Amino acid sequence: MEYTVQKLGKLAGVSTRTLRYYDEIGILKPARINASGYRIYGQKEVDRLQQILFYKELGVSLDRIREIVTSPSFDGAKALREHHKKLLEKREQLDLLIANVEKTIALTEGRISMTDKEKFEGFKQRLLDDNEKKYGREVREKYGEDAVEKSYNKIKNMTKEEYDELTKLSGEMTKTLGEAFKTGDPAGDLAQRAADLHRQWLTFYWDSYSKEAHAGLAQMYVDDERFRAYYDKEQPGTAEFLRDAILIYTGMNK
Amino acid sequence: MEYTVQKLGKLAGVSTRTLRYYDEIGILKPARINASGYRIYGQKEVDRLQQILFYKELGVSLDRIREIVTSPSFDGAKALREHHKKLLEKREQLDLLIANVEKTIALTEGRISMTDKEKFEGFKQRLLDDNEKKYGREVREKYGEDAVEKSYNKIKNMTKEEYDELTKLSGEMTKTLGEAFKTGDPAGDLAQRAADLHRQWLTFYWDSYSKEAHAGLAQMYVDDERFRAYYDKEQPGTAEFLRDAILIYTGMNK
DNA sequence: ATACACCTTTACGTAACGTCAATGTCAACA
DNA sequence: TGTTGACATTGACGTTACGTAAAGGTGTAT
Repeated sequence: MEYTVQKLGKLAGVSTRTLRYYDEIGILKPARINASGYRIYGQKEVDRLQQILFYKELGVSLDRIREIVTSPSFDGAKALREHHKKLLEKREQLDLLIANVEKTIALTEGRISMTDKEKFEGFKQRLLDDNEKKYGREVREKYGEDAVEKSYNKIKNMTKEEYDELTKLSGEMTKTLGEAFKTGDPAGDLAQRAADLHRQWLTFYWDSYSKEAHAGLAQMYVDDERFRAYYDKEQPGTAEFLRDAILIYTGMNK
Repeated sequence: MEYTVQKLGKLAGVSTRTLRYYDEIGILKPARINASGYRIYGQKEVDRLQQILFYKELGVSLDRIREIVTSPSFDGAKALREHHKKLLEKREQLDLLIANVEKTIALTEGRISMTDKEKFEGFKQRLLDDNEKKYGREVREKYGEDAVEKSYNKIKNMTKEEYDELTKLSGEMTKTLGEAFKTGDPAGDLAQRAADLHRQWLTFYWDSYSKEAHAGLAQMYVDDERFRAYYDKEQPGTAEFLRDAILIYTGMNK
């Protein structure tokens, strides 16, 4: 089957301008140009347009789409399976948003109360997405899919009060750690207090606490530049100091 | 609770630029400006931003959003119920798209075959939306929610072959009707043939056919300017002529 | 006193098309 | 056969919803 711009446009539900634009930027070139200069599209182009629209639906930029579909290693079948997964994720987010609207309706009816933070549940996907872009993949690969998933969900579902407490805890921990670092003694009172605050903070993210995991995380803070950079920002050496304090706190220091 | 641009931005997951822009175009003005010119947002603004983001999620332009939320008759609670409905619709469309991806995967595995038309199932929402914008609401109000819903679904699920046949049928009908009109006789052979083609065309959209409904639709063609304009486009009076032919065809003309 | 993270306005940049304008092509009808 | 009307073409400028500097004021902690 062969299509002109208009025919293909109607088939796929896009404008002729869009098809010309896609030609212009090189993501969908017609199979051939006929004698009068008309764009003629064939089977391969139909399938490619379908792929392009899938990516668009997922919010991928045309620039990225070009990189993807023009790549010689592009595997259409594999891409489809990824689309499928992403769409399921999108549906989950939509469900969250729907739940939020229902909650807000209940709010206006005075049945429940809702914090400001809760009011924006479900819109945050983009923020999480960005995080995901930066670190998500690596962290997932390194520390396991499940843990990341769970901690994201936990953050998403926190109330404002919980969130405030978490922020406060985090602040206290950082402050105590900074002071403890100056004493130079990871076994001292201040350092052990910091380690305890760290444990409290951790339990916000983790379902179950274990000394082993806590100590493992502490070691990670030293091994992973990102985390180390964060803790060493004010005073270099803080990451190692925290690790030592936690190893003592958990009794894993032998 | 009071918020500066950054605080509110973090809360809602939008940039500070976005908040300034919303101020600039007048869809979300701060509650007050403090002594140093800082934007300070309060409770009302938080709720309004939530509404704005709901509308944005549904793809409404900021221009429309302004019209909506600044309208003195704006009813937040009612808007929320509409959001809820729209989001459910969006989920349905997403499900359609997911089904399509699954189908396409099966296609690449050679398990089934798929027409070009089917390949774009689920992307068409926008087209349907546009139609909806133009006529949807009025038609729904006049001729019942269910019928419209069903005919949309039928179109969405048609195969290419069915669609082609439908288009062909529609063309034949128009042509025959045009010729019949020139004879001036709604009881004549040509006119009755046009009425029969019209019935065939109708059964593509309707689950069950009845003479009464057919005759009723014919009358509607005359009463509703939109339909009349369509049929009268080439030759004024065609809508009435078609109605008469159908009344005779169905035997409802006495 | 200086750093630093906030805030401000002004202004130009960008993505993905929409929307003319000016012109060429092709099948159908008078 | 000429004309009409629906198609196609290439510019080229407009639009939406911000992103991204630039240049500068504010607040508070060290």
